[in-house]
Amino acid sequence: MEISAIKGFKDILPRETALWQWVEAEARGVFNAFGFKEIRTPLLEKTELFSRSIGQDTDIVSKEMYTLTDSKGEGITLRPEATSSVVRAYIQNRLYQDNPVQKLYSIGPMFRHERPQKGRFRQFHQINAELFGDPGPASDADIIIMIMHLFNVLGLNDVVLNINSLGCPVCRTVFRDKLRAFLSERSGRLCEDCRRRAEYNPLRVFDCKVESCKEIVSDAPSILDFICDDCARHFSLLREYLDNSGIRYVINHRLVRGLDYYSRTTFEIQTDRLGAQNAVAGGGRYDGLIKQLEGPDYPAIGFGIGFERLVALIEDSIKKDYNRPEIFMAGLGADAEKKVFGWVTELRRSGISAEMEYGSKGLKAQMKKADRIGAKRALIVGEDELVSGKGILRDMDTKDQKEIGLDNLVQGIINIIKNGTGHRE
RNA sequence: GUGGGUGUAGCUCAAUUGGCAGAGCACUGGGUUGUGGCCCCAGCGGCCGCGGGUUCAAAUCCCGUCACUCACCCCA
Repeated sequence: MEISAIKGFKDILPRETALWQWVEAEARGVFNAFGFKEIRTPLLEKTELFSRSIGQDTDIVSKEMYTLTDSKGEGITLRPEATSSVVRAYIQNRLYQDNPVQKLYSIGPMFRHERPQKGRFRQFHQINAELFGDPGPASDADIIIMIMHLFNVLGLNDVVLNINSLGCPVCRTVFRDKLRAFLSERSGRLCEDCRRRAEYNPLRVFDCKVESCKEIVSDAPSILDFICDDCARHFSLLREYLDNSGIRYVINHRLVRGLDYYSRTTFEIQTDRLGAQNAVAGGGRYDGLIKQLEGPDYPAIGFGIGFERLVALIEDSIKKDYNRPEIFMAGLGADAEKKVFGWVTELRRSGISAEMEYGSKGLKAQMKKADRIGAKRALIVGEDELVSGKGILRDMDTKDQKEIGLDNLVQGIINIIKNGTGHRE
């Protein structure tokens, strides 16, 4: 039996990696402009880190983690999200001693043992950013403006930013009780799942896709009517910053995030192009988490972008040629083939992507290959050209051909490419 | 964990009532001895997911199983 990858784990193939690299480079560029530095944390952490930060009762911790026991009997877990690890690193390395305000980003794989479907995998990748140490709404705005700018740079203008406030631990509790009471009065008309949710996490009922539950929820109290004065002021200042920066958003008072540690601002970037998955990115404020993990009492806010989901949206909307070889060199006859091999090697050492045919082939076959790999130009050199000292340089897009001297050929080709005579983007 | 759909060539998919396993694309070669994309011809390529059963005969019917996929739950 042929060995295949594990369920929910995917190869990112050569035809996709150029796009991944482009997305990653754009993200790094945007983050750098906003003053964020990269941090790389381990993929494995002590299980306790996640159960204490994400929340014991969340689905992620209770049934989706890849957990194993090391030889000393300690539970270790493949990270299901990035924030916990970054917070741990912030505390452990005393990064706040330098400056409590730390702006960090990271890119890498996460692992959750869920049933795979469209836009959902067991190993998936996230682009994460965290801003530690600042409590004000300007930080919230900063991080939201940054992520929206990135989407803009990537050409994604049809996504919708949803924002909400979950309040602080104090006012959220008031609302939670209110909502629980509202739901229990109507529990007879709720679906089975929601009756359970109404007890342990009533906010989750907002996410239910059953029609009857949606109807009930549409009349439910809004958290925005219950948040305390401080939380309300924070939220309205955030909106002011966003408005002044030209950020478009919708206020979604039913937006709930799945992790326990969120407080106040939460946001999600949604799309209808990902099947049942509507979020391509999500984040929010988690002011209590650093202290909860025995660090200093500093606030924080961050987000995660689903890399696969992001790439899927881009693949859908723009087509772009990546990695076209600058030149294909066709040699005819043993002498020319040897020459071509040398030139190709020299060009590659100069950083120019050059290709050739390895076996002896006719010119037609070589031209066909040049076309198939998308070479921008082709050089043709046979016996006649070796004698005359002039090769034929063909532009594969325009079919223009001209002679090019074989003495100092490599420098000549480099000059042509650098001068933009060829077709560059 | 639960439900639906699909498993046939590298890819996308056909195969009538159970009767020789096919097409398009891709790949290789040729038509054109030195010029790519279009056209024509030929070639290469199959455990019909796997195991069992029914039958003279199974890709096709039955049972089981596995995989993929979409959806639920939940999330990026």
